[in-house]
Amino acid sequence: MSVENESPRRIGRPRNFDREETLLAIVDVFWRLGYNQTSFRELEAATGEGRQSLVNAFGDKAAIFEKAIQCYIDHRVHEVIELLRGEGEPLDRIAKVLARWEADTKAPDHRGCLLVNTGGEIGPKNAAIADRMANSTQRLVNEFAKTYQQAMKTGAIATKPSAKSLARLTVALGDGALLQARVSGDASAAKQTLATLTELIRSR
Amino acid sequence: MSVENESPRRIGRPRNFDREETLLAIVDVFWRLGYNQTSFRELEAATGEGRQSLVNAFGDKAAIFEKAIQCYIDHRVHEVIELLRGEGEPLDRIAKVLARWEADTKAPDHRGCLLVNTGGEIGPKNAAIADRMANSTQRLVNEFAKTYQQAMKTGAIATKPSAKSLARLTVALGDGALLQARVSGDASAAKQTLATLTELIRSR
DNA sequence: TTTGTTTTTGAACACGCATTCAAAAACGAT
DNA sequence: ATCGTTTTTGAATGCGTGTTCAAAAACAAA
Repeated sequence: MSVENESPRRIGRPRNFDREETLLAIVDVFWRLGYNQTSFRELEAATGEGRQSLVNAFGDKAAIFEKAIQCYIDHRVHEVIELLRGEGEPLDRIAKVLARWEADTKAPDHRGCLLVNTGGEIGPKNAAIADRMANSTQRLVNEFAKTYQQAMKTGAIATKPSAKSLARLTVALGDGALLQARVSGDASAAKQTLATLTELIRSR
Repeated sequence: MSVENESPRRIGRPRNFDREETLLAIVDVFWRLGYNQTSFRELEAATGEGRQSLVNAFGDKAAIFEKAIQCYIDHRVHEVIELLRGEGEPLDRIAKVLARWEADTKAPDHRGCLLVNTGGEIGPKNAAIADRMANSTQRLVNEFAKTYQQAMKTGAIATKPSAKSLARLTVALGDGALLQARVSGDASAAKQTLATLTELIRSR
């Protein structure tokens, strides 16, 4: 593997903003407003950079959105996976994820989940986006399935609904809860919904 | 109550299209494309009417969308409620609803559920829309809760997760399944997800 | 027929948008 | 200092959009 980080001294005028930091600000805008309602005006305001700089750094609007989605996945989805692979009892790790989702439902600006929102808005229209989203849910389902499998081995839960089935159920339920939180903002309902899942799974 | 349907002979040039039928076509467009991606061009194409006629009959774009949402609710949500209030064992009636949702996930054009899609796209931006959606889910939850209550009385299911909790879980899961069906189009996954719910509830 | 009212038709309008261009600015290399 | 390259700045452009206008058409009433 060649040395890429040796000295990133590039030719020409240097960029006067941090790429990752700016991308996070962009993610935030799309998260709150959605794809269609987000214009370059808001991206400029949120990042503090001119539109040409954004285009130069990330591409046109569709490309910017793609990179924002990828950035979101790299942060949020990875976080969840790390929680599931962390320490403690399997069911406790799952509870941590549910607690995190529940925290997201309490966001003051009703942002919900960027992937959920995008799924409703874009749907299958943009194949590149749809693939990334399907891939993300797939990875989440697989990771949940592993964790449920571990819980079954310890005897914490029954083996009757298969681990994969429980995993799919969990992810779908998280999507639904985050969606409802976006539209209604009733965090308590979402909290109880997620709590019901653990109750339903644990008491068997 | 005064007679309103006596003779609807109104003055002026009569409309040459059926209001309800046209509205259903409009619903279909918003369902597939979403609010922002739907332009008057597509509405004209789908209805076969000029835009001025549509505006004259339903109002501007926002008003048209509101009426479309209401029309969707009047048809779809009412259908579900009627299924829950129908004949047969409580759990069988719920199974009928899940089967209907499952059928929606098999739609060839990945339309999913209009309310779910709209929730992701509009979110809390449009208060009128958000209220109608929150109201719909509320009504669905209440109706499911009643049905679960009946199932508890017959001893078909345990009483530990409360009827309302199960109802919330069911609706949220339906939302999640329909959302995933829209983006991925993997109907079998949605089918198994919904099947897992019944399995989880029934076997206790 | 004439009048009054409503719908239809077709176009025009104004606005926001993403995209694009051209010149200036900031850096390393020569 | 000059050149080559890249970013920044600011504006212009073209297109699609929702809205609106004005005349014609279709009907009931007088």
